[in-house]
Amino acid sequence: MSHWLSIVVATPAHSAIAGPLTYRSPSLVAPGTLVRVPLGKREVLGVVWQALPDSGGLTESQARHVAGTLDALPPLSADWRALVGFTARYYQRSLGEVALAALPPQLRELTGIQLARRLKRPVQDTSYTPSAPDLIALSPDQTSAMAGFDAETGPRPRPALLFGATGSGKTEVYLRAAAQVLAQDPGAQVLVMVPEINLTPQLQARFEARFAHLGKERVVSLHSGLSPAQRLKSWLAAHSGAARLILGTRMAVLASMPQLRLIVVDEEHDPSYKQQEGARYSARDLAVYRASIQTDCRVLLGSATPSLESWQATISGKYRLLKMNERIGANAQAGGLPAVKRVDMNHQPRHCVMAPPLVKAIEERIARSEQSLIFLNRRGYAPVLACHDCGWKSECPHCSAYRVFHKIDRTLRCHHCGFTERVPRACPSCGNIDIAPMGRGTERLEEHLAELLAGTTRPDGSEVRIARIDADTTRLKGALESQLASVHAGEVDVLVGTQMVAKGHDFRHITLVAAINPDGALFSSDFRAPERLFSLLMQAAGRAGRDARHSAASQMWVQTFHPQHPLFEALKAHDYPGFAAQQLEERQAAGMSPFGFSALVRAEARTQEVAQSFLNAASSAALAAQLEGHAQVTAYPAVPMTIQRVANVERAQMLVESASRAALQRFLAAWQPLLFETRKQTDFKSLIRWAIDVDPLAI
DNA sequence: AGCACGCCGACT
DNA sequence: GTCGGCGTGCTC
Repeated sequence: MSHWLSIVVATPAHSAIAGPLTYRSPSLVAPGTLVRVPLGKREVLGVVWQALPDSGGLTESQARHVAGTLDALPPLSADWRALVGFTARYYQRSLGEVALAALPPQLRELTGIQLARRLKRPVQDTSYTPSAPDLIALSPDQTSAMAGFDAETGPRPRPALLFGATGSGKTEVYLRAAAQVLAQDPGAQVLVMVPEINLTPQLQARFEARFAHLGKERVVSLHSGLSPAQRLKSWLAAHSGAARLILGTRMAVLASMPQLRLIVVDEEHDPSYKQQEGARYSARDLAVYRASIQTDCRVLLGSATPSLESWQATISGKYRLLKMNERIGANAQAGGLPAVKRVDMNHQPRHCVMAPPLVKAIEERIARSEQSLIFLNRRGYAPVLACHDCGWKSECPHCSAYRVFHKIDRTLRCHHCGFTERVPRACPSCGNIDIAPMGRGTERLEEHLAELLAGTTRPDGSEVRIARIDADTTRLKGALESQLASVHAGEVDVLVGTQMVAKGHDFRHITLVAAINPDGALFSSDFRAPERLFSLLMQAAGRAGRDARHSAASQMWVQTFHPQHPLFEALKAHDYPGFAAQQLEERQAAGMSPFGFSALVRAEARTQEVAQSFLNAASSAALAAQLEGHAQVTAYPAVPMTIQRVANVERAQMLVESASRAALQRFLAAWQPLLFETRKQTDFKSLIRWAIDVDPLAI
């Protein structure tokens, strides 16, 4: 007599075996148990989803036997399975794909015995004793935020959004909230999520120090930068409950944390919370969902510039708003935020990169031994190299994009496919020697600044020191840390960088931040571009004058051809609520998120024609089939993606919209099998792949 | 997704 | 004569 089990394995959503598979087992195995099962010629890791009453139509010979059970590991909880189930359903992926992606990769290679050996670790005392940092007085803002966070009790606490400027001390509120939860319940676990870029060893050290009293190895981190062994170790600690505080990036939201009582999502607006491949989930949204299904679990989102989705939720009452107004230790004016100065580029010398008044302001800082940060969101020397004679431009032969000129090694590099070549001596098309860079990136800006400031000296008479930080200068491991350290040590007067430096780094001696060319985002076709720009500029401004001694004199400069633009008006007033109100009004009028819901279906093929016609055919099929929810759903014709071709693959996408999230969900679920069927038609044999992106960040 | 099987070009 | 290219098909 054998038992029938429904088991999920890592099969993609668009395969014939997307659903759970049926296996036989001599004994009954609890749902959530990890097992090894034969699949074709190999043996793979699977998760028991449920026990089945019968074979479900499969004959004895069709269903194979479970090969082994990893029973040294406690089964994954029903809550975890519910979370995985929701994620798979909502983001239109297979259960197995989501479930297996949420497990540490090394688990797939371990046998039951190896695992059992690893799990033989002594469990330490978890009793809690408050440590010194908890006794430090909070600011009035922090106190009221904490009180607000505690105010909501009851079985279904709403998510809270902690809204406070850079430097207002949000992190201390997270720490207190975490400490409180951990103190109340000796088994409780807390998940603190940060954007990719913010998860630094320093941050981890800060959390470890604060929670050192919990005992060693009670604070673990979970992110893609860990070695496979470290990741397994952290995951096992979270799963067993030994880890009390889990600090991680978006992947951590799907980790097994049976005693999870609080999830903190720092910088909740950050785009890196949206996974950009595989199951394209939003870790922030899943955090909110997870807390809603997990017993007695709360969520604390935090940001200086919340996502419009979260902000709208505080207006509708779905989330609670906790406000922090002042920067700690700041001067009274403008809450200690730097003064925003807009430079009208219409009134500056033509084609100038840096307005003379800005250069003058930088020189003044140098004279006072203060630092300046110049921010340009484009790396490389020049975005394009062009021939003035024949009009040749440095296009990538494999992508529909220009290759960027990197002067340092005299290369043309495609930022999409990585294709790199040495810069030709003459125009490859007409032989003209006179090929020139067009536009500018950080590399050229650094060079330009060196020329502009050539005559300027520091108070001690030495030369001005200019440094650049971007993806190119920080490629090597540890390079970012050492470059930041040199800025902190005051070895740099002017720092040039991309958004990399605008985020998360605390520069005490910077009193001037300048955005050189932010106008692009004002008129972008991407409806989220203004939101991102505002957030980025606010964050960049937050870099300036965090040191109370300087904050009165700190300035944020914005060079623009549209100084009257409402976005800059709001920035000048440090008025996020005003900016949000204006954006939300536009979004509402256009039926866009958070007032409408969307999904993208992307297709890749050798030719644009195949990619598009596949999507259009699938859309026609959906219309013909009168799919569930279709009456409330609009599917637009397929269009080429913004960057149409990457690495010789043509890409197209189709936008699907609805005012109802539920209708969109029903439609997508019903559409998935049709897309799969359409794919089988002979016309679309050459299609490389297709995928659905629910709640896409960019359209 | 893996991993087979399967049928056509440059090599020991 | 084989090694290996990746096209097509299957996996409870």
